[in-house]
Amino acid sequence: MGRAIAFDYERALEKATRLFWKGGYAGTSLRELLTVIGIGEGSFYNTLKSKKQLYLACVKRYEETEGRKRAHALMSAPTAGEGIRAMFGVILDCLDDPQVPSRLCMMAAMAAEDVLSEPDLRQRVEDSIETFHATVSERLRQDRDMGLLPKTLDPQTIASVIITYAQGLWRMALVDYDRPRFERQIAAFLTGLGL
Amino acid sequence: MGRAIAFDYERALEKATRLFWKGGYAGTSLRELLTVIGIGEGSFYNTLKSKKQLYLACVKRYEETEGRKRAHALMSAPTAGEGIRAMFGVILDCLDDPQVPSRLCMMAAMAAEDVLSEPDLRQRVEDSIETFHATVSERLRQDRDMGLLPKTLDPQTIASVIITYAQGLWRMALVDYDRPRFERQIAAFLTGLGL
DNA sequence: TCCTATTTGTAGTGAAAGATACAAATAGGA
DNA sequence: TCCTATTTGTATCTTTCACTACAAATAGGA
Repeated sequence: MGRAIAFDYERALEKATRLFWKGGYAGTSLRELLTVIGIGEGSFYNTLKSKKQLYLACVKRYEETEGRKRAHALMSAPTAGEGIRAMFGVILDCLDDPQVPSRLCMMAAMAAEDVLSEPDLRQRVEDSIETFHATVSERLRQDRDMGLLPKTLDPQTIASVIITYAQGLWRMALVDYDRPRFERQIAAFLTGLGL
Repeated sequence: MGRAIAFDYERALEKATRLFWKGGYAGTSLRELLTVIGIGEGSFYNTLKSKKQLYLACVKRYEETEGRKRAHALMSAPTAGEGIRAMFGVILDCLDDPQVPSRLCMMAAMAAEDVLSEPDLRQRVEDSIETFHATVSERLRQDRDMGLLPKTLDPQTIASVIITYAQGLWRMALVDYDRPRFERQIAAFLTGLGL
């Protein structure tokens, strides 16, 4: 009963995600969202609830697609070292892809003042970072326990170093990106960590 | 001849810097600036020219004070390794300082969409990053040429790794800061690089 | 003292932000 | 077919944004 929805919810989420990915949270206006999705304020607030709710839904969607790619590259390789190398490979491929809307993954874009100043959005950022950290940490622990990495290695700490460096990479790419130079510094970084 | 300026320009710059440092460029409104500085629109546009011009002046001021601190820590230590450790020490002290307005240095805050989308501001960011990179790189080269670091070490690449990691550190601190944990990961990072 | 250059305070500009009010349109169930 | 629930489009709201217009105030120079 009641009138049927006239637009594709999933497609709307997809288009909104690209917009947020490109311009950030505060940097994307409701007008832009409405125009790109192709709906009016009525439909927007009726179905998508609010800008904040939509952003949250987009982040969820993003992590279930892009995030899973990186997690897969990390976990499916034979060793942690190769997994982490593969993960950075996925990041570089993403930076090179002209289809990708920004040289900043959404997780990195979320670590910004405008997002962190809204309590419920901040919680989402903290959760995302925690999940990322846990994934990398677990992969390192597996290899260490199998004797592929030194017993003294602290998975938690090394995982922190890796995700911190990844955060920095995205930011630096935003300012000035050059693939060969990035490949060189990633190689130097991972070699240093003994991976 | 003409009426004299009634407010302290340097103090205004200082207060504005703290505001921009805390809230970012787009995140700081003209109203906030006026209130904190304690002047009206008339004085603002007459002396400080515009929000953009003021931001540029604040960045310059910031680099001449905060930036120099880090550069000094880096250059005055006996070795590059100790210098870089000292530099990260300065960063952590800054993160701990309750007086400091944000857990993000202004250089890191500048690497954001809202700043980079304005061509003249973007240029400033690129210049700042370049200067930082050149400083670290030069310090590494000195030590390598003196035989304190392996001949095979590429100062440019290692400097890139270091400033990228520093960028990431600021971002991570913005989300969740804990000094002991940060000290541990910085130690692991630098040990890995052989510094 | 008068003139002129400059600063200062007040008021107001137009644009854009996110969100809302509400009637018209449209679906299924009785 | 009528009723009711839901969506949709339009118009509008309030707030805030960076910025400007302009007259009143205030300094030094003649």
